[in-house]
Amino acid sequence: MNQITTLRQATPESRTLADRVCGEIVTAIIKGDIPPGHKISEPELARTYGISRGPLREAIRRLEGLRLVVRIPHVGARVVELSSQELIEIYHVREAMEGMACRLAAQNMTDDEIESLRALLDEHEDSLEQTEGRSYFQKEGDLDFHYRIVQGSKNNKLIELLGGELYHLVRMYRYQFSLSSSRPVRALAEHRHIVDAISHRDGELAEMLMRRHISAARKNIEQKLKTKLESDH
Amino acid sequence: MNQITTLRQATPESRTLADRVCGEIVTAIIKGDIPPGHKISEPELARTYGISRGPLREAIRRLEGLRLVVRIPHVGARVVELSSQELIEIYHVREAMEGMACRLAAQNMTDDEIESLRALLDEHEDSLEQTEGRSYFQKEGDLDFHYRIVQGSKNNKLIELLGGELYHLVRMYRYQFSLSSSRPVRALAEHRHIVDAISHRDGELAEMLMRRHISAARKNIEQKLKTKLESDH
DNA sequence: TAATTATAGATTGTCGACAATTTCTAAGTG
DNA sequence: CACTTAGAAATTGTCGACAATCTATAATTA
Repeated sequence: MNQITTLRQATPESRTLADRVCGEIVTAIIKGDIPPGHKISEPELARTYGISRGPLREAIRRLEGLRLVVRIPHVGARVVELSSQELIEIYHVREAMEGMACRLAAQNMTDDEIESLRALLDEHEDSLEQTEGRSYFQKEGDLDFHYRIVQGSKNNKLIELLGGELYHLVRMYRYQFSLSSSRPVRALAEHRHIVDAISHRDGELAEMLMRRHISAARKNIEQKLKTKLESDH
Repeated sequence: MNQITTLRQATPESRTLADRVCGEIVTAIIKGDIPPGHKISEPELARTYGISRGPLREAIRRLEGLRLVVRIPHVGARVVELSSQELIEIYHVREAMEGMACRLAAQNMTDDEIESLRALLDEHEDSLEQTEGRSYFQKEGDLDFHYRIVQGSKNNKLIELLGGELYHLVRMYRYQFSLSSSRPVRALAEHRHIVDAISHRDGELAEMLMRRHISAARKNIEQKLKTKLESDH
């Protein structure tokens, strides 16, 4: 009775149409194939994905929960608009939550997990040297690091909240604003210090370093936005 | 064209069946009318609320997003199980997020809002004296205070995350574990210190006080759970 | 001409029926 | 007697059609 269940859960394509299509739409939105502010037409999307409107509407309800679309009754759903304002807000939330995740990770990560985290940073360093900054590290690798720490907190609520909806939005901003970390060398050094604190089981320091790390990234973006604003007029 | 729209949005009952029923089920789950772990039967609920399964399924998808039910494809949805473990996890998340909310509130709340917050605490003090602790304050009033600070942060992401799904769970635990704050006098004093820090626009102190406040509540619960565990065997 | 109202078209919301999958029950087999 | 297997019942997943609502266009009026 168990082999079958386990096997089927392992299959890549989700078990229901609604879930599968939901995933596809998430990717489409994050990558910008369905641009921000675009109207979600149920008949159109249903045709596109070859399903009926029933499951599609369930998928849209889920996208609403992920904050990727905004829905107005009897009017329809639209892809969320990105604003620099909201991006700053997200960084404040990340500073708080990932700071706490880091404190808990210092308590709860196993030695093996910490070792593996160091190995990840070594990979990042390699790819950084080889490509002089313009690497995978800037796109998704940075998020990999943060994701592992969140996992390491062993706090399911943190994992759900950050993994579930905040990271989708972060990825969306990265893709569409071309916001790669833009300070990759310094960021890598900060990552190393954070891992050091974790391996010393110093939760307080680990939290502080993570908060500074994210806070610095936020200020970097704020600076960029300001100069961009000045050059625009 | 506008009067009608505005008027209709103001009507209490939501515009669609799915939204209305979703709200009703949320309340039923939080108050325990549908107990934790209970199977969500689509045909049964559809009959109960007098709607068809289509809108009901959309409502369930939304409940899933609020983390009030867990759904397994082709098997069904169940009301989440409450565990003391998860309750502790939620308090860690609250400590981080409401700490940040408090820091931002010290920056962004208007003087009027701060004044109104003081008035709320006066009300709490009155109701505390009159009922010697066993008051509304313990149930929902405390959450009112926290909610206002979160609003005061003016950070929409924080407001969404805390108001959207964490507070539902917090209320659920309070109702079903009869977890009223159990240290109401001290809590009120702490609330006052927090407001003082906010009114002095001292974000750093405000954050620290809020974190201690929530951390103390968490430790209080951990203590209770421990003694309860000992007395149980 | 500008504003307003009617009307037509399109979209969203809701429903009932059918198909696919799981779960329960009971018979069969070692 | 435990275990497997086969079938029946119930539940979830999906679809197409109809109703309610909104939006855009055109006609009407001031």
